[in-house]
Amino acid sequence: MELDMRKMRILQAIIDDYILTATPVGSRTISKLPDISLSSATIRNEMSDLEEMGYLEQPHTSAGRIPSEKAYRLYVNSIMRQAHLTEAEKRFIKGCYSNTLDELDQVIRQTAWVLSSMTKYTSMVLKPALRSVKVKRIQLVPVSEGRALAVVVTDLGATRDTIINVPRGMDYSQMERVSNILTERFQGTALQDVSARRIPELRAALDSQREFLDEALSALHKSLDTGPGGVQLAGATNILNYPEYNDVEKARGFLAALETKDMLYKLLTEATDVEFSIRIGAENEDKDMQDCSVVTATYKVGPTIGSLGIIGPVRMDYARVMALLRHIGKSVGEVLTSMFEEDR
Amino acid sequence: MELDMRKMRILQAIIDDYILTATPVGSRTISKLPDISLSSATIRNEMSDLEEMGYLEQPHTSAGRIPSEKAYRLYVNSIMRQAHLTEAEKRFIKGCYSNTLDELDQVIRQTAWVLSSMTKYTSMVLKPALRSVKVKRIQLVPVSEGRALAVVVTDLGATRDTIINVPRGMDYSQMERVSNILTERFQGTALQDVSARRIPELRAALDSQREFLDEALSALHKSLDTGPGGVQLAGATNILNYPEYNDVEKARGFLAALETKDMLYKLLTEATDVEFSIRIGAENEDKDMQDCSVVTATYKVGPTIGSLGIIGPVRMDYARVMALLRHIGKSVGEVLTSMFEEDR
DNA sequence: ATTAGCACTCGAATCACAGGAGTGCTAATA
DNA sequence: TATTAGCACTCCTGTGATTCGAGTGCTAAT
Repeated sequence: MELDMRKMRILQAIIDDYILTATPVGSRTISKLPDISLSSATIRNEMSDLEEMGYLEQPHTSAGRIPSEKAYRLYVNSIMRQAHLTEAEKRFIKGCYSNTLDELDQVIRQTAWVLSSMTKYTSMVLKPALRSVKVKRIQLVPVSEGRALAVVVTDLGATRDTIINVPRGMDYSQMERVSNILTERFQGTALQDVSARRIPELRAALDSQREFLDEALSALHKSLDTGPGGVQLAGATNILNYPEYNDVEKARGFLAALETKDMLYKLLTEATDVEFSIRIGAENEDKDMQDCSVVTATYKVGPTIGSLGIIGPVRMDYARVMALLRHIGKSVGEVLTSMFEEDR
Repeated sequence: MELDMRKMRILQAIIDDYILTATPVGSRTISKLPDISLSSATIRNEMSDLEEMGYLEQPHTSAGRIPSEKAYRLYVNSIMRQAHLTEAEKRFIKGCYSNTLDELDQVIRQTAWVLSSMTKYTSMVLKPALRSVKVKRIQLVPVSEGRALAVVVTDLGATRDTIINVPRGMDYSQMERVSNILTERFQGTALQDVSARRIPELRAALDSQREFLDEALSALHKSLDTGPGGVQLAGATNILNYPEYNDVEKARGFLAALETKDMLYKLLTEATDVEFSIRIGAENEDKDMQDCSVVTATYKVGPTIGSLGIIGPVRMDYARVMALLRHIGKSVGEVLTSMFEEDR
């Protein structure tokens, strides 16, 4: 049996209807569609074939059919056509970024909010990675005896600062000297390439403070990865709007999984090499996500990338979600890029 | 009719049972208790009185009684006796702080986790306010043309740093000079007392940079309040464990209210003058919280205070919750205090 | 003042039953 | 040969009706 054009169209019609209604679709519903002029009996035969081929499932004998995950996969890969946002929607998105948003965190939060309110799904946004950002200045500030705050200023503004241990007895002027040496040495270097070991002359210059320096730089590297803390979540409770999660037990599992952001971080960082990543139902590794679909996309801030995505029921309007991710991703990228450019 | 000793004991028994079972309690259940030797008929009469007095309610004619909010209020004010934690529980709490927790945020997060996992309710912890902390050092770090990062180092480690606008053309050495003047001037001053206006000599010294300084200090003040961002939440989905929230609609309302932390912040900061604040059901101002009880407490880090609390069903084990808040509050206070003392 | 006894109430669970949406199969049709 | 009308069949859903039992309130006895 082969998946001819007609079967495709019928399958698409079923998926479209099911996405809208969340109830099993019957043959009559399809036969009544204006662009399909076949009797319900014919549709029934085709549906029967599609079920045999694994694209449809029957909750019980006398119910309609619902698309299988295999069907959604086919839909996403082959059937679906690129959706476009209305002008009003584009304006709305633009409007969301017009206010005074002057901090990275604010922009990320706003993005997550826009995404979840436009999709009505749960959204997540990951801050851009800072690895390839160039160092502008490194400054040590004494905090207390034996401790200092290392502030690294980059092209994109300040990175997270880190408290490090310094040799006891190191005073302010010494720190000043170290700060200057470090700045001079690393100015213009990408954060990921900052390493004391590679630079013998630096080791010599700082000699006595060598170990401390190693510690400082490793702390710095650790703080490079935004980590799960860099994930901004929004609309977690949107999932409760969908009949799939009317069951409190299921909802709990899902929401509990969101509470620790490790999994979201993994989802967002796993696929940064492609524009879109779509994981449908059981394709998700995480058990609590196996009746969801996760769609993620990347956005660019200059040379660095961040990612954003949504989590919703498998029965999801993939085309629209992708259009939104594309557009919002572009927007947030532009906003952040210009925000940082203006700094220079 | 008066609330005599016997009525009190019966009411307490009803509340205790209802807290445990969440089902209306009947007269027989009470009469069977070992320390109450009365027939069910007698209990029925007393229950009828208690209902008339407003302490009990009947879901329907032939069901048992459930305590009214007025009853819980009475319970909390007069009947309840202080509970104590077991040694094992105390050890558990201690154990939770034994690991290497070297950052304020980590400690706060851990505290929220402990609190929610021991109570099985939703917990929230607010970072200590920084108002009365003493300044140790103020440092401006250039970020880009016209912008600088103001880092304030205090007794308790670094405060949040803020990006401020500086006069164009201000170079590194000038900033250095300003930093030194500010540090010298404000060292040992409480953050809340830092203000350029009050110090004429400073204005003179900095003269040309005066406006910029005002801006810097006002930004600083704004960052003093931890704000809603200083609230750490944990166990939000615990509420789904309770039959009161088996209804998805109700659960959604509750969880959505938690998503923006403004309300939590208000709850935690409203009552910092007393050791405990207990708001039962309708006593809460916020609509979404009116079938919950909120219990908050304060903890001390040296002279500054923070607060922590839990949100759960009205049917809550108040005595245990208060014991836990007291103990965990003491623990987190000690941990943070010693953490910062060690810094000196 | 307490309690045994009893009629009464009302929700929860169970069951039977009708209604209806939808299927699958067969035979007729173009 | 592909399509379709017709029809029996399946099985879910909603609705009453019925039963069951926990619990109450009242009265009369202790």
